[in-house]
Amino acid sequence: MIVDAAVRLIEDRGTDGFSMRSLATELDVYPTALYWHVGDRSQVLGLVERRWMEDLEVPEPGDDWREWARELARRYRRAALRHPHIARLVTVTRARSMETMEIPDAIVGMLAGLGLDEDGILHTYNALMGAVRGFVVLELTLTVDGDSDSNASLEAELAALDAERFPNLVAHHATLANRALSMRWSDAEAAAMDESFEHLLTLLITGIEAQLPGRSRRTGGTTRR
Amino acid sequence: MIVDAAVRLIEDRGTDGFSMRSLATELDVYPTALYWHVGDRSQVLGLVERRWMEDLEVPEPGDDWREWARELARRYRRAALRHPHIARLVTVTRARSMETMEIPDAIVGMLAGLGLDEDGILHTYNALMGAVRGFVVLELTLTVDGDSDSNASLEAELAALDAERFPNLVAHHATLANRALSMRWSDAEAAAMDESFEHLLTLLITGIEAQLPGRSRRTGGTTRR
DNA sequence: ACCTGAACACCGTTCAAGT
DNA sequence: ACCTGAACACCGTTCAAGT
Repeated sequence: MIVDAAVRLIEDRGTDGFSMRSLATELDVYPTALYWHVGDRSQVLGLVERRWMEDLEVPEPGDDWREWARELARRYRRAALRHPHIARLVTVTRARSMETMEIPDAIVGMLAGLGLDEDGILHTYNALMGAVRGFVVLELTLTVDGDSDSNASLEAELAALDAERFPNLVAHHATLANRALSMRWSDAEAAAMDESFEHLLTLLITGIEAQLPGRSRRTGGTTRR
Repeated sequence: MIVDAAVRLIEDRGTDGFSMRSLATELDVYPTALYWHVGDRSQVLGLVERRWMEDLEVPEPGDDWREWARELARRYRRAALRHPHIARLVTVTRARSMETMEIPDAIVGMLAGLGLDEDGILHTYNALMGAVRGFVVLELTLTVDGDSDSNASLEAELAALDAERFPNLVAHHATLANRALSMRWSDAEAAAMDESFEHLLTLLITGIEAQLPGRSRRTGGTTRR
């Protein structure tokens, strides 16, 4: 129940609202009592991470790896959007997470099943994980830093951009405003990021397909540079 | 020179070593004096971000957009690896960055030049930014959280993974150990991430090529779901 | 075994006061 | 104009002491 309280605290009061002291207050106990039960702050976050990851079930393997990978990525993103503060705190403050290795294992299995060699498995795994988790964590910066007055000024600054220095941003202002990364100030257009995420998945999957063995044109891919 | 001191502090003593108070101490001044000169903490980080971004020059537009995009992404990553603590602090704690819009502008211009429609520009921009910046920020978690004893235990845990629960991670242990995201404990194999990053760029560029107008097979791309 | 209570070494920020 | 100095409301963590 201590981890329940931590989860509640982070979601309700945000990253800054969570501390060992506020958690203790929530539980009507002295801060130091927490150290006896769960150890220090990073261990509490470890428990929160596990709790959060329980939301996420690996999809049943189907006949199409593309649809399986898309569905896994969507589930990951949905779990993150359900608990944005937790997702962000856990993704950026902890590299460790040995308990939640089911997903990496499933992805590696899928990539090996495609017939990739060892280097292909490694680099495709890293590219997928980095791109998908990275996209989501950047997407969440808005939800999390929702500081309303600085957001309002961002809208104004974007509208007032110098057409000489930033010709392309000005030309496509209507397309980008409130929808492009680092140009958003409210989640009114949140649906746009759904589509951008789907687009990222399309790019990655198309790219992987082109690398699969048994293709006519063998592109150099990972060995280039 | 106040921003120089901040940059030095973050790089030398890490994210936790930087504070308004430690910065003041470094400058032999009372913490409150900083508030007169540069405002609060987030404004200091804004100055640090600008300083960091000055490292990064947009490459000259060439005849090949693929090579241009690759080179820009490489320069971004190199700048981040040069100042890992700064890159991380700035990327994850600030959505705002209206001063450093040259790069977004250049990317949007490039995408428009490819003949993409407005939706294509938006979603490809988001996919590229999210994937590239996200990959790099996840890659940096190791450099930054370099807590050596927890890293050592990660190596042991990975070696001791249960072959029943994680058959694929065990089968490909030699490939993944210390080289795959969230399975690294030292930067001894840092070169592996170079290759993974190049691979990600290959996947993204291949994917974009397949979406370009004037292709035989028009894939539904962004509208699928 | 489990919690209190005091203590240490920190934070960011505001604001009156000095020069 | 520029800085000091005190103050407020916080942190994470350790450790002796209580029951």
